[in-house]
Order: sequence, then C-alpha cells, then structure tokens
Amino acid sequence: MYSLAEENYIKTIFHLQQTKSGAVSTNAIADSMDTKASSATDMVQKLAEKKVLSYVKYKGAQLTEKGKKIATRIVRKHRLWEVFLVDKLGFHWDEVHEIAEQLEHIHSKELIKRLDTFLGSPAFDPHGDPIPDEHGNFIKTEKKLLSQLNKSQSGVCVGVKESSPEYLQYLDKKNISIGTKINVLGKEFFDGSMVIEVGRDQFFVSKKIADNLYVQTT
Amino acid sequence: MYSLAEENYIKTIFHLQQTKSGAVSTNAIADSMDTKASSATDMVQKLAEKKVLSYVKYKGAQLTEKGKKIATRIVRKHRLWEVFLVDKLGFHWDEVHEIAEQLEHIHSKELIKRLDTFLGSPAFDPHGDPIPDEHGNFIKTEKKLLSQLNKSQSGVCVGVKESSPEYLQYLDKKNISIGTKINVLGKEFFDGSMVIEVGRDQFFVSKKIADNLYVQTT
DNA sequence: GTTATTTTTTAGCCTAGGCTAAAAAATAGT
DNA sequence: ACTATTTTTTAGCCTAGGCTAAAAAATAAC
Repeated sequence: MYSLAEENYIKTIFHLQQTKSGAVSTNAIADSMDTKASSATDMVQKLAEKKVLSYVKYKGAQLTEKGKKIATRIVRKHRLWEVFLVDKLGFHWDEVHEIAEQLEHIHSKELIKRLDTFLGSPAFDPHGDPIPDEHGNFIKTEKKLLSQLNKSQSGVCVGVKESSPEYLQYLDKKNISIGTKINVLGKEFFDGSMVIEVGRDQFFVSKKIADNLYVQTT
Repeated sequence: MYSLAEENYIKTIFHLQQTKSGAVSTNAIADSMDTKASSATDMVQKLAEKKVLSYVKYKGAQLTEKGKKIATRIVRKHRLWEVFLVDKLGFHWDEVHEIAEQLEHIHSKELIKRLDTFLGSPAFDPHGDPIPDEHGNFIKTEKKLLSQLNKSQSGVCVGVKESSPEYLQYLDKKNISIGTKINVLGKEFFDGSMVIEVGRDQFFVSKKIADNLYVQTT
C-alpha cells in the first residue's frame, strides 16, 4: 500500500511523462506539485527503492511497469469519481477536480468495481479524458488540439488540456462542452487565432484558447 | 481544517462519551484506537489547545460544543456513505464499515449536501443508527437491547451495538436485518438466554447475542 | 494512614515528509 | 576549454504522530 504522498508523486510523474517523453526531472515534479525540488528528490529516491520508478541522479525519473500500473489505477479512480460527481450528484464539470483528488485515494478494489458498474462502465470522464479499464488499458483516441485544425475542418469537442476553472467557465459561456461540434470558419496564420462556429454562434478564439481544447476529427 | 489523525481522535472520543458518561480517559481512547496511552495524551493536549475538548490532567477529556459539532459532521458523513455503499452500490451491510471509515474524511460540504439529496435524505444508516441532520441533530429513537425485553414482548431490529463481521454474519444466517420483527418466546433468568421467533423460525440466542442487538419496542 | 498497585503523564526517541542553505554536477556563454 | 549559470542533490533542521521507559499522580490494600 502506498501513502497519500507517494500516490500523489506517482500520479504526477505519470502525467508528466505523458506530455514530455524521456525521464522527468525532479524540478518538473516539484513545480507541478507545488513543492520543492529537494523534497521531490527525496521521494523519487524512496520510490526508486520500491521499484516504482527508475531514477538516475541528475537525469530524472521514469515509472516502471509497476509504477505505471499504480498510476493508472489512481487515474481510473479519479475519473470514475468525476463521472459519479457529475452524472449522479449533478456537479458541474468545473467543480469536481478537487473532490476527485481526495476520492482517488480511497483504497478498495471492490468499491471501484461496483462504482464502475453503477456508472455504466463509462469510457470517458466529464472532461473527455479516457478512463482506463481495470487492466489499465486506455481507449486509443485520435484527438487533436483545436489549434491544429485548418479552415473548413471541423471536430467534436472531447476534452481540454489544462482544466482551470477560468477556462472551463469560458467554455461554458460559449456553450462548448463534451460532444459539441466545432467548425473552423477561418484561421489567421499570423497569430494562430481562429473564427469558429458553435451551433448558431460564430466567434473569434485566440490561439491560447484553441491550444487548450481537444477535438476529435471526423 | 483538522488532520486525519485529529478527526479520528475526535470521533473516537465522541463515541466513547456516548456510552460512558463523564470524561473519557486517555487509556480508553488509546484502547479503542489501538494505540498507546501516551499518544492519546499528546493528542488530547493538542485538541484541548484548539478548544475542541476540555482536558484535566489525570481526569480525562470531554468534547466541547465545538468538538461535538465536528464529531457529528464526521458521523453524518460516515453514515451517509454507508447508505450509499449499500443502497446504490449493493454492498452488504457488513462490508461497508472500513470503506466508510475512509470516505468520512473527504472534505467538501457541497458533496455531502448533494450526496444526502441523492440518497433521499435517509434518517438511518444500514446498521439502523440514526444519521444526524446538517445541523447535527440526531433523531431521538427509543431503542432497547434485545436482552432487555421480557417473555412475550416483541421489537423490531433497528441496529447492533458492536458490529463485528462475525456478528453481522451470524445475524445474516438467522435472517435478522434492519426492520426484522423479533418475538421473545421465552427467557431464562439464570443466564439471560432467550428463545426468540424470527419469521417462521424459532431458536435459542445467548445473552451475548441478545446484548448486542437493538430493537425498537412497540 | 502508609504502602502497593494501577493509571496517566512526561521525556526522549523514531519515521514520514516537508523545508532552507550549501555543495556538486550539468549546461551555457564566450 | 574555461568560466558563469542553472539544475539537482545533499546535509541538516522542523513538525506531526507515533513509540518506549521512567516518573508522577491516583487509587487500592492493608
């Protein structure tokens, strides 16, 4: 069994090595966890002892298969709980992260099995992120960033990259949520900004906005 | 905000002062938490600083109003989660304690409010224990121990005193659960044992069994 | 009421997980 | 290639919560 702190480190490293390939630095870990590099170094060394990750001094850490399995289980729990909070309790998708962050550390295999069944074995969480199955397999999705689309292309919103409350509230105001179809009417190559169509509305989005939204192209 | 350890102490002291009146000793706390008296003394002193309880050296601890409020909130969470586990996830009532023990420490007022609504604001948990409302008020129940009934009296099972898995499994085998009507057919004053009727079945129960079952008399 | 026993507290130590400041390695600048 | 800068680690300290062993208070036994 892993402690709360250990689980949080494992999860963070897992997410970091999704985006950047190769070993993740202790500084990157510390930054994304709002702690200090020295603390990250300590913990990474402890986790290396436990064979959860491999660690080369001054190079960084990489989860082992064992580590990935642990991380995947935590991600699964986090996302299932998010579905519960939104689908069953009626929370809004921008309110659930913090609570799921706590719920993901509840230890009980049976609980997760039953929760999954209760929720109808969902494949995606309320932000459009895939929920790994009980063996840790993620559904392969062919998702792109909205900013990668060109003029006249379209896609269906399947998720966001960084889910800050501000961003989620922006999407809400524009009536964009999971499943919303988006048409790119124009794209400015100078700054990457776009004009898009959502339902009846047509409006301008900055590159920063478009860089943060995942869409599935058809 | 209180730490996990603090919350567990508060909860334990709350339960102890339900049964025994007066201040609860550090030894009693330690015993029921499976820790050492010295640890209990330390924590009790810390909680006294925080005005959660009053503590007189060598005499014991007593929760303040503030402390009782905290304890009640934890109990409310614990019991609501138990209802969720049994009613929604289909757990058996003797499997939920440990999981609820973890879930009771999730911090989110909104979550509990919504969970309560989702469950239909239940008044009792799966063991028949009353769930305090959001202001901390318990429903007054007039429950007795089965062992306090006399011949020819009857009652409805509303809960158990000590809920060990073994005991709950015994009840199960005998088809006794919350709401089950029990008739006392005979009582042996020598050892307190009884013959009772449950549905079609009539059987013998020892005093130990009868001392552990709460019934509501009509 | 003094002595023996039990209960409770104190003192001092341990581990997990943080932190700061200094040292060491890696990288960048010329 | 050598120095300057940045990154990473180490060393040493801190707090929360445990523990053991010894001391002190309360209670029980004559």
